[in-house]
Amino acid sequence: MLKKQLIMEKALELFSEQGFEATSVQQITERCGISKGAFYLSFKTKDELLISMVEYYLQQFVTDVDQVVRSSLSKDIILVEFYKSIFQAFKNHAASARVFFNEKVLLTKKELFQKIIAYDVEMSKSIIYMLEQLYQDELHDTKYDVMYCIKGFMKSYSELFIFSDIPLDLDQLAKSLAEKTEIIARHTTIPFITEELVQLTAEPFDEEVSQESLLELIEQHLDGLEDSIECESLELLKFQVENPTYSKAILKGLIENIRLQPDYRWVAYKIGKYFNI
Amino acid sequence: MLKKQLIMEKALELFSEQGFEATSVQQITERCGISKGAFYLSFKTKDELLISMVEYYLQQFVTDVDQVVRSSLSKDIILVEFYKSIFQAFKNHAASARVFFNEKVLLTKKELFQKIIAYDVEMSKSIIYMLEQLYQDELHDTKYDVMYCIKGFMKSYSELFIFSDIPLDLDQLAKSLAEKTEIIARHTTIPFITEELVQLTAEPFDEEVSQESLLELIEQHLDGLEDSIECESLELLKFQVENPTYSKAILKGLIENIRLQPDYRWVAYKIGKYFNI
DNA sequence: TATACTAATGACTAATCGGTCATTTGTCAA
DNA sequence: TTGACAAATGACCGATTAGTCATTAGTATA
Repeated sequence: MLKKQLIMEKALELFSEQGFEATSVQQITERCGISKGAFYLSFKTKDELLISMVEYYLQQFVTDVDQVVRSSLSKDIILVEFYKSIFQAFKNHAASARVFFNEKVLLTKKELFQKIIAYDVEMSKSIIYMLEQLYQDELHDTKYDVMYCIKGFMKSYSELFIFSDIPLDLDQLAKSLAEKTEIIARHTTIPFITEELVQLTAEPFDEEVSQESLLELIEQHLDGLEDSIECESLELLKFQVENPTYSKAILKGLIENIRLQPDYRWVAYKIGKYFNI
Repeated sequence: MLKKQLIMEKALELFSEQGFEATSVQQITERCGISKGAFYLSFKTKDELLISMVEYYLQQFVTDVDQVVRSSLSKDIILVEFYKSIFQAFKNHAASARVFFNEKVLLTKKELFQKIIAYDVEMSKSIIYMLEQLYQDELHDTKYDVMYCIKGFMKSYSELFIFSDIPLDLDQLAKSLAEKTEIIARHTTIPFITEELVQLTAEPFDEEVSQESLLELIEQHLDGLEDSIECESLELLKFQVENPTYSKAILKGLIENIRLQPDYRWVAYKIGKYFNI
């Protein structure tokens, strides 16, 4: 699978420079130093490459966010850490951010549009979870508005990273946005985004993690795993998905084992969702 | 010039559906019911069409925003009216919003990238002007942060119009965002966006209105104008640009005459900027 | 060394692209 | 009706594209 990685990385560079449609398969293979035929051994079509890239890079982003949100950080620093990790990701992966947050083609291909919205829904859910932890019942009807504001802050301030490379103080930025979020959360009285509205926009894309699809995902990841703690953990989890017997503590432990492997954070994230952990 | 309009409209539909690169000139001419040759009578290249469209649609948006901001509405409703007009525009021109706020290709062509950033800078200036009117000296170091927040609200909430067609209560939305803006403006204590930072990101694109370029712009618009009050006003203004003698009141009046003509709002906007009105 | 297998190549194809231009059509005044 | 001019056409061109496949290179086993 190293070849796939190489192609995705070089393609990301080119898409970020020229856009998807304007980049030819030829250019990608040239930058990779491989032949055109070799490309089609890894991906059936150019579109399949794009889909794989969307999955790979957005999964990274979503798990990044979720990890901070679910961490056991104290309430007074969690917002700061949330923003810090978001903008750290924007800084480190400016290229993928440029492609996946601005490339319109993604939205014209139905299959991709659905995927991207689905990842956005996942991220929204993480943010809502964070707000619920932070403010308990203090926010009731303004919860979703605060979530929209947070996403707005992200969109607006991320331009600083995407369109220029001015050195910025991430700590200061995170503190500043955490304060703004706090202010909005504490003082907003006129809500606009209702739960119904969120469901209306998210519903078609908010897919439950089905047992079947999860088993398939696990199967895929088992293939690439050699005998190890991670492999054993994943196999145990597979049986647990089919027939749950272990306690939540054990399940969570097994999931954490998986999460240590960088390429397995997504399957860990999905299993966690399945068991409501 | 009717042909140009037709092509731009149909092209906008197609770009909004498929993206720029994925749309062929053939498709555009088919939808217009004209031949391929006829297309090239109106536009020298496909790129020139795109540039014209960017100018046309973004000029509309910028003048919309500026008109509200410079209106003599009372302070307590100006924010609400500002948001209302913004989202009214998003609602009415969802197609162009889809293209010009999401199409990445625009950003890969240097000439267009500069143009788009330049329009963004114009809009930022309008927002800053509004904030200065509203809060005078109460905001000093947080002015630019509030501006970034407003742009973030716009980006985040505009998705409701761009990606779905759920009927929404614009008044309620505008009130809700006006309150959020007010809250941010009143309570923010930790700024991040400094004046230097704004200048760093905007400077290369923040072009002064030069006498020369303004005269050229006026000349272009005079061509398409028949004998009328508007025509006379524009000619008088042309002489005033070369040799100012009238008072500000007269100049403003003449500019307002021009602004009544829909296609002349941009030249009115530019002349206003030139005379600092 | 011989065999069997996979991985990798790049010349090739059919299709489509943006753009051109010789030709036709339409519209005037004379 | 004629002739002069502009508007509009679409067949055509060279260039480029995504994708294919017969062939070769590399490697492991026997």
